Amino acid sequence: MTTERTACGAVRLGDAGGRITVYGWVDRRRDHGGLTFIDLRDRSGSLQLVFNPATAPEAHAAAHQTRLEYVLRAAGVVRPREPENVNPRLDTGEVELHVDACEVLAAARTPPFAVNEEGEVEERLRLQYRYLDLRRPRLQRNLRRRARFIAGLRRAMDGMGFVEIETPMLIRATPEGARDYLVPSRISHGSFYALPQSPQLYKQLCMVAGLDRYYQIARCMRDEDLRADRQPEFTQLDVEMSFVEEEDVFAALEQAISSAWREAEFRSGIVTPFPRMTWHAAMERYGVDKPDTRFGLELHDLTEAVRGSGFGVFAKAVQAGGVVKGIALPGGAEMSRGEIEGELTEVVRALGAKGLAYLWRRAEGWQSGIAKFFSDAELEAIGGATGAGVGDAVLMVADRAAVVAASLGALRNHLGRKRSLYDRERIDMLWITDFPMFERDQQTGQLAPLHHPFTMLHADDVDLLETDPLRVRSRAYDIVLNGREIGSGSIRITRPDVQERVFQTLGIEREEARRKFGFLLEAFEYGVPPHGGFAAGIERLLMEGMGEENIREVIAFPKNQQAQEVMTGAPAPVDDAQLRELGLKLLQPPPT
RNA sequence: GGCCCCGUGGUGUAGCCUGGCCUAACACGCCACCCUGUCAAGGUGGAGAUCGUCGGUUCGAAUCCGAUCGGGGUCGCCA
Repeated sequence: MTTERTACGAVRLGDAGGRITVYGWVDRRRDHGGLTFIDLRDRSGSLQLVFNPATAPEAHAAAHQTRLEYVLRAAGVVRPREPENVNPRLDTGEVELHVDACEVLAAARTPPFAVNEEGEVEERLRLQYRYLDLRRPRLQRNLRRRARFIAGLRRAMDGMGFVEIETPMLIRATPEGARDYLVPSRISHGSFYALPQSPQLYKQLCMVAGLDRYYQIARCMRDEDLRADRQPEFTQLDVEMSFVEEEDVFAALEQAISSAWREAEFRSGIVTPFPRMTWHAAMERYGVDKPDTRFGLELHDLTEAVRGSGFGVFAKAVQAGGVVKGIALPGGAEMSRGEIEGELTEVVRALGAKGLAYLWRRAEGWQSGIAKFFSDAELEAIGGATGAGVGDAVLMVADRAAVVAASLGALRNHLGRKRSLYDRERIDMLWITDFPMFERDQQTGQLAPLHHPFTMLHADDVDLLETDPLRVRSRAYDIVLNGREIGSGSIRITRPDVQERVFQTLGIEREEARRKFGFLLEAFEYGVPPHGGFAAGIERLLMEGMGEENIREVIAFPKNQQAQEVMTGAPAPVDDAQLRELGLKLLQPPPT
């Protein structure tokens, strides 16, 4: 039966006179009592069907019974439309199908929201009836482009000689990193598998195995709270390469992403190579390690300019070893006091700043409640450092360096978005390099790896390991796209002595390291090639490529903010019998 | 766990700040009838919401207050 099927959206003037059969859903219906029109929709588009009671009474009667979203089979002859009836907005607008045989293959209840329109619908409803939401044009388009993008990635990786390898989904729990999703073992009661947060260890073992160039379109699971760009399960382009340095990894990723980007016909062009920026420069200039470089509004250091100022808040912060930074907001002199002290101050407070200081630079001079605390020379220095001109405002935060960076960085992003300071179509990819190897954990005060403990150190910094570990730079790198972290990678440690010293710096005992990562360390004793790699979050690339602001728009069956899949109702309680078989007992009965 | 926003027929919104004219409005959808060139078809008529839930204030609550539930965003978290 389907051998004679013609795609609705593919019918053209050249098909006129021919007899075809189409299958699809009723997208719209225009019933004139006599003559009836149905726009029939399938994956390829839609086609106008004409039902004439005079020439095909049976088909017309069937059409009269149909409602939106009914599934039909319709056969008839393609006719050109009269010139005055051509619909230029439709790909198939020059033709129509005069139906003489029509069969209703499935009736449909009135859908809970309009399938044939793009309008906003409450998120919960969309997820509950995801199969209907997926029928709508936006997600149809997004999922097809997702498939093309991933196909493009595979084509590119294959073309560069990478081997696609599937790594296990049931793996050993890893002590560090994100919270694991656990799977109880039926055969070994009391033991658990974890679902992979990433195939990290396996891909490094693939390098030991001599596979040389590994990649995978890898599913990853992390049991952490959700965000607009974060789902508990997501997909990565996971890559690992032997005998390489940073530039080799960069080139491979640039090639894969840019060619897939073109194949999927994502917005704007991507320029390769992607620009590079050190972590230090990103923090200094933008306050964040994932700068949105589509607009200026950079942070400027004012610590020296205000060191001796009469403004107590600044002076005290500097005395305590803190810093003062500011951004010049073009046109900011027009902003009201309420706007700055309300909305903008909220933004910096949320990131830990105690307040937001500001100065308007107007034709009459520097103004605001705090202007009187600064000398003319100091005001001049502030203007010089920030580049603020007449009509601008300078927005400043004084605090510990980390708080200043985070709060002004957030303020910068807020202003960029709110005041539309950038071209929405623009695509800014960049590499962030030279990350610090370690950071101080805020809660425990312990040193922790910023990337992971197998990240190679910068050769120049090895000797700082024991003396000043926080200054040690690693050979880790990120890709940032329009202010969003797309993925990260590193050149790995393959020398046992260096790995040993990193573990020691982290306070991981030899015995503990053996227990946690023994298989990897042992593998490295059998001839490990120097290697490095990368993992790129595919959904985040898709979001930017399609101009979507939420990750759910590029995933077929996403979860809500409570990590529930509301259509099927996962997660859900299980039978006692199922628990018993796994050797499990709940501390509390599940809520009913 | 903290903070912010949202919740009104099937869908999307208005009304809420400033309580009473709300017997809750509009568009789409739905149902019936009319209609042979529409394509967001048109016309006529109709059904459908006690305003998320509970409690309070008040003569009177969609509207004010409190609690709670649900959804979204965000900070923490995400090696």
